[in-house]
Order: sequence, then structure tokens, then C-alpha cells
Amino acid sequence: MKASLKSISKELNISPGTISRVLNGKAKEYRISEATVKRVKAYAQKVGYTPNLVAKSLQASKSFTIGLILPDISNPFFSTMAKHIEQQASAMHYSILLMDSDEQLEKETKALQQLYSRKVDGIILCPVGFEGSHYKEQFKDMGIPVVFVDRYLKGIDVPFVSSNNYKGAYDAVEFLIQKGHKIIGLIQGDQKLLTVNEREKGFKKALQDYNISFNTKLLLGNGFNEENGYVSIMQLLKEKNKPTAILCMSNQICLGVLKAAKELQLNLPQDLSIISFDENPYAEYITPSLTTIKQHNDKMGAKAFNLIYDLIQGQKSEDPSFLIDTEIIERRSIFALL
Amino acid sequence: MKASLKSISKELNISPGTISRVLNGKAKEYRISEATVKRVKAYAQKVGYTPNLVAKSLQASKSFTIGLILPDISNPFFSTMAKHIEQQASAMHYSILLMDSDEQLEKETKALQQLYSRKVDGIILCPVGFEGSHYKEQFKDMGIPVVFVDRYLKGIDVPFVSSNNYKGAYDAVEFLIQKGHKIIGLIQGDQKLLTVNEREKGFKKALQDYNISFNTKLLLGNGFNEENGYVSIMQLLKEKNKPTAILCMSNQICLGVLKAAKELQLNLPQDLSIISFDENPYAEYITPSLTTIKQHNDKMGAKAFNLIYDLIQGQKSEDPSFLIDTEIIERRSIFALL
DNA sequence: CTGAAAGCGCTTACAG
DNA sequence: CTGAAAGCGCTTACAG
Repeated sequence: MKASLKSISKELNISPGTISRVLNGKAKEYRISEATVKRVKAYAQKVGYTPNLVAKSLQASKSFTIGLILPDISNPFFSTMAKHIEQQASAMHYSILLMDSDEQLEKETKALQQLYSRKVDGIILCPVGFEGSHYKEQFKDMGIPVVFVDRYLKGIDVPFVSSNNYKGAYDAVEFLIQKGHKIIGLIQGDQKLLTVNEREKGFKKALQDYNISFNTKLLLGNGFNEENGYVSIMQLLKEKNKPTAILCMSNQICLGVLKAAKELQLNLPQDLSIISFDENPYAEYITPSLTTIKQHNDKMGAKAFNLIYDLIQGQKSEDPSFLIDTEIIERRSIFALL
Repeated sequence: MKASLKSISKELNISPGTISRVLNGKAKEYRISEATVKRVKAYAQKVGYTPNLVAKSLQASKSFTIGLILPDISNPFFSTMAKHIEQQASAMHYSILLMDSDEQLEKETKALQQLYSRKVDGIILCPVGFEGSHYKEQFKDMGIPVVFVDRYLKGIDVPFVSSNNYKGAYDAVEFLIQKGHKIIGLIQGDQKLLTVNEREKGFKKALQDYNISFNTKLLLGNGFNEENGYVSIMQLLKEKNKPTAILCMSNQICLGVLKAAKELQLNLPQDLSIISFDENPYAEYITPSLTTIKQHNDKMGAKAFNLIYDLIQGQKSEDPSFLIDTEIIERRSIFALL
């Protein structure tokens, strides 16, 4: 059945070592005779020999596997990243061990332990937690390189790839302002997240640069989910000085806003202009078609793999972290007040 | 650093075998003294011993890993399945090696080889190919149980989980007919796919049951992608007897139809009623909101894992394949002609 | 040019 | 109650 070096060895009367050398293309290096090389290759071919990677991994202390932990693989935002990570990985003969933390720290911790136990060569993690110290603790004596993707943390020195969230929000607000909006609401994701903080900063800075005074009440919400979008916009619309435009920090938040708008029978975009983080294939067909801030998570994924790959090879770049610019996809959900 | 049975053995002056037995909860079975048990456990705890799973896998010829090959992990349809597969798997202490075949047979073949090489305990595959014989060939002497998910094939005896595509299409057409539609178009996915054939059968059967004659020209298309949706609907609308309603075989096809409708400035749903396979979170906010045929891919994923799990345990159920009913989510994209 | 041996970190049948 | 040994399938330093 499944051939091993041993079984081939027996059949051919050649030592496993020699066979291993031939099959690993080290025939020259070891000056193995043409004759044996031919015999070995022919026979291996014939029986369809495939090396046992777990044996190889054990002896090499290297598994050619990288672990990927994502908060929600069913979310296209993450699955797109996963796809591009996998693509890069398989091109470099790496395989991906995928784990879904489901936004739960507990599951993430278990996943991390699994990956450690399985001796992955590196880990790409979109962290669910908020404290650098928490991860510092976990990564200590794990001896496996880690890279953060999308989300990252203060207080821990781990390379990361993320969108340029600051600039993304800044650009969005500037865009709104140029359309004549002055009262702009912001519905945030989890405020403990650095990415959220960055967006908030970008939001405020844009207002400031255009001399628009900032109203704390227009900035609320605390979660990347539909529920938060719904509740927040309902709240916002009750303000005496209610916003003419709203910036949503995620596609899910936007869904909540759309839900509320529908319920309230708002006339979009006249009653409310919307711009939202995260592009999606339906944006064009929603009424009004949605202006979005596209994150290039294909690039983020690919870059994340490159980072971890370099780390595995022992190449530590001096500035190992990357911010990838977002892009505004203009459609018709922003009403021009000018 | 990283503790091993050996290092603990040295430190404690207890043989690796005994330590292994203690740490694997076989102390009673081997009647190991309370004293040693305590010492071992305490020390293992202290140094944070974690078993090396690759060593364990090698010796047990069992990796507690299952391979998952999907045609496009970035598609929410598949990533939702992936999430639920992973969820089930991790609950049973299995890990998932994820591969994206990108709808390419060549990549799929490589992925399969990788998984074989990595000695996964089982494989969940959504096949990209069309011929049972092709897979029969590949699975031969692989010695690893395989289960198909979503797509399956004739001419090969592999358990599968899929939607009840026949019934899904039948129900959709019946639904349309009950709204008064008699001229109904169907835009198909890849016609080599059994799932597509099943839907076609369901489509035809419904027409037949309601005594509506079937017009070959209203049935076209050959791919689960936007382009096909676009081209096909354009074609359909040129018919003298053009359809009043259209059934799309996938979310992507539907996107193509929406694109065409927008270009043609059709007045939906009066000018054209639409029902489409695959639910999506934006369906509610498209104009008109989209009536969809929801596939329960959460259940499909979970079931697929259960199937492979049973197979791994050596339990072969007599009828190992499952069809999961779809569900119509009614919205406003179907115009009532009655 | 090629083989025998050791070792990667585990587990388990065999002794005692 | 516990240890020594063999073996899972590989690779590579050491000999010759």
C-alpha cells in the first residue's frame, strides 16, 4: 500500500537514507550514482510515493503550517483575507490551520494552544482581546512568530498589517464635508479597539481641519454589529441637532442603519446621507446605492502572509508593520447639500 | 524551555513512559502510585507542558486533523459552511486544514495531495470536477475517508451533504406560479453540476405539475457567476415571449441580473420578478427587496463534519447522504400578476 | 557512492 | 507500580 522509505528500501535493497537523499534532490550533493537515482525515482514514481509530512515535521521541527485565527470566518471581510492568505501560503508550500475564535477570548486562547501543540511555524492572528499584556503573557516562551492582521494592540511588540484607519475615516469625513455636510454622526465599533480609536481620531481631525466644531453627542456606538448600528442611529436621530450625514464603521453597523431608515421610512439620501466602511457586492443595488470605504483585505491578507513568512525565515524587517490605504467607492448615498 | 516527556523525565527521575501514562489519564489503569501522579502533574503544570501533537500523530497514525477544500472561501456561501465545520470540529478536538481550490481542478488536485501527505484523518470536499471517475482514481489507495459537501457526483460512492436542490427549485417555481407567473426563465449554474441538474428537474417538474408548457429558450446560462447572470438575462429579455419572472441559481447570478436591470432601467418587480438561490444580509435593502431561496449551509457544514467524523470512527451509516431543505424568504421582488 | 545509526517526541506491549 | 525498548517515518552527521 502506502509506500514509505522503508518499504521502498526493502524492495530495492537500497538504504532508506539513500532513497531519502535521491527523492529530496540531493543526489548530486551526495554523488549518488546515476543508476541508483534512476532506479529509486522510477520505483517511487511507480508506487506513487508521497512523503509523510508529519514524520518530516517531527524530525525537522518545522511543519510548513501556519495557524490562522479569525474572529468570524463567515464574515466576508475576514473570509476574503483568509482566501488571500491561503493563496500566498499554498504558493509557498505552506498549509493553513484555520480557527474561528467567534469573537470570544476563551476560544481564541484554546486555538492558540492548539496551534502551539501542533507546532505551526507561525501564527496570523486577528486578536479578539484588548490588552497587549494578555498576549504578551501568552506568546511568552511559545517560541512561535506571530503577526496581527486587521486589529492590533498597544503594549506588545508584534508586527501587524491593518488598514490605514485614521486616513480612511479622515477621507470619508472630508468627502462628506465637501458635499456640504457639517453635522456628521459617527457610529463606532468596539471602542476598546485601536482601529476604532484611529478612525475616531481621523474623524475628529477632519472636522477640526475644516473648522467644524465637534459635538460629542454625534459620536456613539460600541460594537461592529447590526444591533449597535440600529440603536445608535435611532439615538442620533433624536438629537435636536441631528446629523445630516453618518459614517458607519462597518458593513454590519450600516445594515443596522439601513434597517432603522427603512422602519422610519426615511427618504435617503435627502433625509440622511450614509458612508460606511467595507465594500460589498450589493452596495450598487441598495437604494440609494451605497458609498463605501473599501478596505483592501486582499492586500492585507497577502501582506500578512509575507510578514509571517519573513519572520519564519528569520528576517526581521526594521519597521515590520503596515498600514494599507482604504479607498472611497462613490455611489449615491450622499446627498449634496451645496 | 518547551518541556518534553524527556526533559520532565530527567528532572523528576521518572521514565517518560510513566509520565506519558499519568498525563494521559491512565494512572489508574496502570496503577501508578498517588505520589508519582502528584509529582508528575504538579511539575507538568508548573513548566506548562503541552504535548507535541506532531509526535503524537506520527506514532498514532492519526492527526486529529481534517482537510477542508472549498472552491472559494471568500464567498459567504462557503465561508459560512466553513465556520460551522470548524465549530463542530474544534468541539471534537479536531483541527481544520483549509485549502481554497479557486474553482480550479489543478489546485484541487494539489490540495488533495497535500492533505494526503499531511495524513489528515478525513477530508471534506466541495468538488470542482465533474467526473466521478476522476475522483475515484484520486481517492483510490489514499485510505482517507472523504465526504462531499454542497456538490456531489455520479459514478462514485462518496457520502455527501447538499441542499435539496430539486425541491428548492420546485418550490420556487411553484411560488412564482401561485403569484400568477407563467413565463418563467431559469438562469443556470454550471450545467455539468449535478446540483444544477437537480434544480433544472425541479423547475421543469413544477411547470409540468401546473400544466405550463416548457419553453427551452427560457432556460439558459452556464455558470455560478455574475457575468453569466448578466449575459443570460440580456438574452432572455430579447425573446419575443420574454419571461415575467426569473429564477437565479445563485447570488452571483442574481447580481448579474440586477446589473442588467439597472442598465436597462427596468422597473422592478413590475417589469421582471426575481427569485434567487442564496440568502444574503443585504437582500432586505435592495430595491425591490429580494425574495430568496435560503440554503441552510450552517446545517450543511455541521452535518458534513458529523459525517466525516462518523466515518473516521469507522461507523458507516447505511444511507450516508443528506439533502437539507431550502427555505423561501419572501420579500418584494415578485410581482403578483393575479 | 552508500549504509548504519541516532534522533525528532511520543506511546505501549513487554517485563519485572 | 514502573522502566527499558521498540517503533511511528523521516533526515543527516558520521563512516567507510
